[in-house]
Amino acid sequence: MSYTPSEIEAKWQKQWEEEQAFEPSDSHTEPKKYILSMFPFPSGRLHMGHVRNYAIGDALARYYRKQQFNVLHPIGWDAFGMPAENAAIKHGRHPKEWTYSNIDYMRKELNTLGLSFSKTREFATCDPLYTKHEQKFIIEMFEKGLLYRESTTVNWCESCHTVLANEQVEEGCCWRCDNPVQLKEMPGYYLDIIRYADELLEDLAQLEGKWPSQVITMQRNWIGKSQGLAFDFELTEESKAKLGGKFEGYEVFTTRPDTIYGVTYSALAPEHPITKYLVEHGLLEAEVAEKIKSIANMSEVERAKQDKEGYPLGISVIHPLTGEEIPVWTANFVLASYGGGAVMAVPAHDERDFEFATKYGLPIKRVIEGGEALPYTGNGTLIDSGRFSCVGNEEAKIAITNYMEEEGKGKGTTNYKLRNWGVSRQRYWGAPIPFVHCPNCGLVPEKFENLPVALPDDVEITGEGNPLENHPTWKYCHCPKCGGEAIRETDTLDTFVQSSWYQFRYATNPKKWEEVGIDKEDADYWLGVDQYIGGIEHAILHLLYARFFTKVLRDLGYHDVDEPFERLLTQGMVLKDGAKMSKSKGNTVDPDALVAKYGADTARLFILFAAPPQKELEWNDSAVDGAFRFIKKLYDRKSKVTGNTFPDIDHSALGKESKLARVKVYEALQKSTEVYEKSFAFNTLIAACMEALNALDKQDNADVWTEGMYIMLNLLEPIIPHVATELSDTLFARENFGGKIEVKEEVFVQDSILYVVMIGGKKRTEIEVDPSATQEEILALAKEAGEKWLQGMQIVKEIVVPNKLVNLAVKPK
RNA sequence: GCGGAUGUGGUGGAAUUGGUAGACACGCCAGACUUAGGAUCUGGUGCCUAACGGUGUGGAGGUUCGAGUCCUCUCAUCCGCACCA
Repeated sequence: MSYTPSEIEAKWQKQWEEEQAFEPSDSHTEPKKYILSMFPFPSGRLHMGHVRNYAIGDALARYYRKQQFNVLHPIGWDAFGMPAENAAIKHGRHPKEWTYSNIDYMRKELNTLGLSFSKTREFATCDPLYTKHEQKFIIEMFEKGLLYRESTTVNWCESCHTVLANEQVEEGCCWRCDNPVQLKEMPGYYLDIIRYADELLEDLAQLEGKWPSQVITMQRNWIGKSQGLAFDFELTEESKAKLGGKFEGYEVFTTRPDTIYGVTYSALAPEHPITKYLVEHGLLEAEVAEKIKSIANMSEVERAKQDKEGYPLGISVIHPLTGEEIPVWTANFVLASYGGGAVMAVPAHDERDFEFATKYGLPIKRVIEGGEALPYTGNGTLIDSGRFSCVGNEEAKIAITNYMEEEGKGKGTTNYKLRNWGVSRQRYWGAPIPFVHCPNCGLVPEKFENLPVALPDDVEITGEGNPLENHPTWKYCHCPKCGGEAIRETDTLDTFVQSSWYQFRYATNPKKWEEVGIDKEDADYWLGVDQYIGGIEHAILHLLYARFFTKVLRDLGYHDVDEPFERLLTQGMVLKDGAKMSKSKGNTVDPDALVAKYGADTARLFILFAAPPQKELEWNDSAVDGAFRFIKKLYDRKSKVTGNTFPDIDHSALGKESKLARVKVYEALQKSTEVYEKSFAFNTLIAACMEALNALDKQDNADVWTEGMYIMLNLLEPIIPHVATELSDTLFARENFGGKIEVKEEVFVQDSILYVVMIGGKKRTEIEVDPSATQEEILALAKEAGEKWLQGMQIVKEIVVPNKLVNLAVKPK
């Protein structure tokens, strides 16, 4: 009977469903593996990137299940977000209906791939039950001061009508729709991720070697820790008077306290309160005030593209060490969001300060020796730096910081590039932020017993404004504290909040889902995730947020886990014609069509064979044919199997070809452990199985065939589960799936060993040597075989690499 | 500019970690069978050469008996961050 994937796959998928074959055990005593592929957004259809992601995860889950581990391999839906609202705007479908019907469709698609997911732990993040617990966490974070509301300058995407977190701005544009982001002053909710910055940074060390170094580096840079000195510049009396006595001075931050004697001016961001005061009170020339306003309206990205630009503010500060008067400017390169929006400028030793000083003719004072030209940013000895002259600058950094601290003039400070996470979104399809604005009590969290604060179903989504804000009744409520009339918060949570704790939700036994968000005992047993698999695009966003949430929830007492994802594999993209598959480019391959034509096993085999998982995968239709051919061949060879169990073979009695076939089979077996547990180079394991099958084909010993198939089906089951299970079931009643198969070392013992003979570093010939031959005997054979190349030569060195080669180093006589 | 990677046949990719470069697969070439097919099977296939042989892992050096692998320099491509004081 020929290979018919549709029948075989339907049969086993049905059986797995009936047997509930992939549910983890509730027992917490067995060794466990938690294998997690990033959950999908229910966009409507599966794409090849999904297939790759889940094929990798499923292979690992099935492998460990076969090794008798208690395996958690769950799936769910990252279900809130803009696309659902866009569907509502475009096609008039309700986001909820759109989302859940997409989930139904995609679940079927996943089923046809034969993925071994737990069915009982599936959920969508838009399920009210999930929202309920998430809102509780949010309130607890508020109570700990980790969540706060503040009005500040935010990134605003006009096309999505919502605020974006810093991490969601890519090159000044919205991560989702790619429209330029504007700056806007508005209130929002923030999570104090900076409080965890140090731990997030330090714990990256634990992930070294287990996460791709690239991701670790990206996170490190994103957190951007730097140490330096913060000190106050005091305004001159005259300047204080000019500012109406509202300001005494301002704080600046520097990582180069060693250059403090080189300060020749100071610069403020256009948004700095002092700059603002001067502009608003007409203390600057009208023209200058206009220029400053126009800079303030530009995004950081726009500003970065401009030339350095600035204006003197007509005020001065006093140098804390020299007492000199320092002029104060405003400049477009000073960022409001970092270091307080004010800097000391040392043009001699900072490129930006130098460029600015040169443009505006400001003085430049060298205080560090070294280099010929200015600016000089390297190390050297201090000069013209008062009592610190003649000190090396690294030493001076510490000395000056200490001195400033002793004098009460400043303090050593740590700064981060990381900004607090803005989590409020002015959209409908998200988890409502569970707070109430009460005219008497202020911002009040909803009572736990009233959670979830659910979304209203009757909503009009037009794309204009915030649908919850515009809803006729939903926001009117009573204050949970005083009972008076109040207004419900209409912002919803960033969808990244949901994906920050879903790994704990899966781990929690579904029987407890109503009652608790995370069960501590379950969480501590299952987490961290032993292997997490997903795209590199989440290197910062999701992976940083999830790490942060893990630490916060730990500190709220929900579990004892420090890091959510023990090991991370970032899969490469699936390309066609050298470009990422996308509808707009018209270069997509539809997984459904692929499965319909070849079956799921072929799809999975090809995708794991075509490239190592970390690399980009170039789609190739005819290579898919090749994968299909291999499965057909494997299926066809079931007729070669005569026994129904692991055979006993007398290796020495076998012919040469049969011996070689066994070597190939056992090499594949050896390789499998390393591949499944360490390297994930499935392509090499599949190649080894192909070699083994080719070698088996060259011989005809029925026992060797039986043994070969017994082992190969075991190795391939995680990759091509349907056909492997079908064959294993028919041939061996699935006995060969029972556990690890032992490697028989005797197979690798050879009758004779092939040595390569190299002369002068070049391969010249080969010799067959008896395994018991001594080094002298091997050398003698090699010299005899290589005689032709040794003529007129003198051997200067003889090297024998056991079981491999002989190298005779020569020189002319 | 800073940081991280990657460079191997016509293509995707191997190489037990310093030991026969190109496994496996795709493609291509030749042949077999034939119910003529986008099926199956057999053989070949890095490059130069009629052959002997030479040469070959982006490039140039170096270490070594031996280098795709280690060291130095260099080029190219991709990705991330980007005025962070």
